[in-house]
Amino acid sequence: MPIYIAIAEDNSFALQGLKNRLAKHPEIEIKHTAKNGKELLKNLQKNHNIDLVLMDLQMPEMDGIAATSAVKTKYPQIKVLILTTFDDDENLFNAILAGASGYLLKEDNGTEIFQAIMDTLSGGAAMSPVIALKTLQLVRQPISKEQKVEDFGLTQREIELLTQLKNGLTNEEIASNLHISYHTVRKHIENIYRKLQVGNKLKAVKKASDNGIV
Amino acid sequence: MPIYIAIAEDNSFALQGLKNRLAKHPEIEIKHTAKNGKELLKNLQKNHNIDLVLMDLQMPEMDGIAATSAVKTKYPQIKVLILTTFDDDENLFNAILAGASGYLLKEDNGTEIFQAIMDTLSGGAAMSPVIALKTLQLVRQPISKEQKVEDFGLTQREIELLTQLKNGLTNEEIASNLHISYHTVRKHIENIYRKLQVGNKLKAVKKASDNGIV
DNA sequence: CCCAAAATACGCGGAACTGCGTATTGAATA
DNA sequence: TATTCAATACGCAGTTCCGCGTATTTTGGG
Repeated sequence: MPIYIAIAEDNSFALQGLKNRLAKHPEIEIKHTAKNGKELLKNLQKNHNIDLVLMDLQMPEMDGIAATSAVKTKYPQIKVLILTTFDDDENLFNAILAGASGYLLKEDNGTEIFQAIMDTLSGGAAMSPVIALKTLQLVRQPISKEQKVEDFGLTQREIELLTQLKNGLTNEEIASNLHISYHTVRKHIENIYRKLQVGNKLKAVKKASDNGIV
Repeated sequence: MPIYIAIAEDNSFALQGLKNRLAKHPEIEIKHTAKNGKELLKNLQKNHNIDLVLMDLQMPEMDGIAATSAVKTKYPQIKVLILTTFDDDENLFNAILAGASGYLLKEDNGTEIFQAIMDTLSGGAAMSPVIALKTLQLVRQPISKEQKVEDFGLTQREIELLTQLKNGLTNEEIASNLHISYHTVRKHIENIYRKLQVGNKLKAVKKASDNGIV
């Protein structure tokens, strides 16, 4: 069975080098490439029958961290391998939080990259030894990350509603809990959806949770 | 230049297997072996001209965690590679804190173990893909004590479904992502509901989340 | 090789949710 | 005072979800 991958890399020279190294492994099939995160997402919209994305970190328009977040949210089954020259702690930490399954150095050779792809698709994670060491250090001394990125203009009542949603209560149950009508619950939820730019309860809870609101 | 290593492993069968696998690499020289942490420390007292220790976790008298701490305290220059079997999140975390430089699965072959030793001595860290994944999870969710209370007998596929659910994807979207029919998605979700004793997506995600499953 | 479990697939009827209107009341505030 | 906004309330049409059957194929152990 072929392995379908996508690549996001703004440097055409690096992209070509990557393609060349992967060319030795015929089971790898590059379905599409993109010059930035936005383009990658557009490509995935057309074809998300992709096993794994090789992702550069430094890209214009939308960088690798943001793109990784977006991919893992929309297509959680797709694995993301970060591929970068820089191995600074900040990026590493953010990439891990964004949901990357591995973190490779661009200097790694074709065999190592191929092995990393296989390891990742077998349900593991892959990282270059240098990265692995930094990851261990992260576990030993975690970077404390301040949150509350945005509150989306939610009111106290709406946050209260979100809290109820989080626990999986139905609209009926929430109405009963808060002593308001089913219709009012509905309206609150509509307002929440509009403010959070989502369209169902799961997405609302996830977004609120990601932003430290509930 | 030969590489001097020591081994701590209580199971003589596993120890012999390890020796056999390393025999293919003549630059590796096993200076001494021990059946537990105490014995290892005694050996090191006699001869600590050792580059690296291969350390089992489960040992009588003094286990691998305690031994790792002791070694790193007394001989900080000596690298420690943990040899672990499989499902052992608690120990993994403690071993990292104790100062281990890498984590291998006992089932890894000689080449992988040799590569791990070389990577470690080159100033990096080494870990099997399965371990790397668990380490990433540790970074994402540091030190949650009451983790994995119960797994409810969920299958890997069902956990994958839960991951998709968590992000608020509709059944239709999930079907598309996983390349299965809408009906199959429904059936998986029914099975998840039964196992988790819930009746809607939010409750399922919450329960799974509370139990460290997703 | 056989069995049990897991993964896959389909349909029906009813329940719950969602989008889009409309509307009233009270509190804050410009 | 006029206006804005939050909170409350209602209905309809359409979508999605849920519970309950049934059934076939694949897979992992014994």
